Amino acid sequence: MAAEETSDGSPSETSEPSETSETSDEAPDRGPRERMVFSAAQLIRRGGVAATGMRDVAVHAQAPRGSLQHYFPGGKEQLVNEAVGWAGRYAGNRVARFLAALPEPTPAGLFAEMVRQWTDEYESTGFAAGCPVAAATVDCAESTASTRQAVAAAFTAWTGPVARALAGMGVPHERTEPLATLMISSLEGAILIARAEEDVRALTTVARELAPLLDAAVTVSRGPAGELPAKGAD
Amino acid sequence: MAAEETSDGSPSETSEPSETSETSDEAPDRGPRERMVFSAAQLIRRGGVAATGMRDVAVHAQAPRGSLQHYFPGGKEQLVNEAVGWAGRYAGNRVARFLAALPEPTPAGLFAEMVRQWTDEYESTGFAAGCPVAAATVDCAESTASTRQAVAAAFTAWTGPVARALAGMGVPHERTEPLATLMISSLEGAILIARAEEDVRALTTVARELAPLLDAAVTVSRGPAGELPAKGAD
DNA sequence: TAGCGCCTATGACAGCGGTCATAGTAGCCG
DNA sequence: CGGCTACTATGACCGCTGTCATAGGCGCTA
Repeated sequence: MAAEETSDGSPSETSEPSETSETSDEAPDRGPRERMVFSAAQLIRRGGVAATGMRDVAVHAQAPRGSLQHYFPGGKEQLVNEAVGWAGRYAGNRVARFLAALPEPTPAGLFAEMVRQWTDEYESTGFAAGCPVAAATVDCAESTASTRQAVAAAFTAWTGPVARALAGMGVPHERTEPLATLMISSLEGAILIARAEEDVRALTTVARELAPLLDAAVTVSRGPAGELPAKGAD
Repeated sequence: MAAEETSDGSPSETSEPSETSETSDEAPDRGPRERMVFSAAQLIRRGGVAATGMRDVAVHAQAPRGSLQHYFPGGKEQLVNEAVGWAGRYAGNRVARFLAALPEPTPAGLFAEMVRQWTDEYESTGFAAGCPVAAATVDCAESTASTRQAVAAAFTAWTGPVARALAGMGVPHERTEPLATLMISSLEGAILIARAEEDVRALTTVARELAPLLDAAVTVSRGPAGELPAKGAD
């Protein structure tokens, strides 16, 4: 359960196993190293960075404590940064899957899917966890420069796919990024409120209220198959 | 510098000095107790709850460390809860002042003012601090039930005035609360992104993108003086 | 002056958390 | 077999933090 392609265990840099855009799915137990990054993100999601101890991460990942030193010589800071990076990539990758799940891609539909991921979790497993990127921002933005940068990169890795998806739906280029920012901002804020209230009300509210604005941004009409006129082409 | 009207120093409950809706302004040095609550909020804003030590609060408030035990027998939990409560009341009270500052009250104008408070701070003093309520949510929502409730109350104390302001601008009653939630969600999320990027871009973006949707919600026309037709009256 | 509240002042303590140091195991190569 | 590398395993250290305990000052009433 922990062998074979652990060749990426170079404790040097944050060198991913080359293929970054793989199916970094729910619980990647590709090896103890990834398990620890994933566990760190999970624990940060719940109690924040400061409340997440290295020993806790090792226990949660069912990994030996000594391996933390081995795989993350940069200490907690490195581990947190990689957890944040993983979360950003994860969020970005999900966008494509959301699109695939939509019968007909619309901005409001995409946003509804993004929100639904959270309402589903909260209604099934409770309000214990939030967004790890938000947690890292709150806890480390001022104290740890490298983590602040990791968080910024995570937001970029999330906003990018959303903006490209909007472009693919016919949203004019100059509005894709602003709207993506608006979507993610609203979602993050609604997650906070939902956790505080232990109620998904805020999440469903932002999805409903933002829907018309998002769909109204589609100005380029699509063909019957959903394809867009190519840039510059007729 | 620490005498006279410290009659509110009852270390019992969270008994405010009767007049709650006073001008709880920037730095209320009404007494050492309020100073400590205010300082706690300030420090939580920066590094989160866990990174905020009791000793740090005392130093920041220029208050004796022993007073913490005296005024907050409930320990850190009580202090954090009161800081969150203060922040919620503060945010709620500012709404009225925003309205007064607007030449002609519109939903988008109110939101722009709410956002501007943050862009002003970030552009003048830097991106060191975020929202204390968000920080408390991230750090305590799962671990400390009382703080989670305090956070929920703070959001309510903030959403309420915003919703009432919207109602006063002609937004139909069934949309005031949803729109207030949307405004606060977007703002909170944009604060996170702004801190991460050390750029006010996200803040200005949500203000700009949300503006038409907010103003479009005004359905009841106002009279020339800005007054509304009374509920049920002609 | 004594007594008694409010508040202040410190020292101690117990626990925890990140990190270092050291040593042990497993597999592979020669 | 020796030696090397990758990984695991623990124990210890040091600093910090929330809290408790104890005691000191201060202002009032009697």
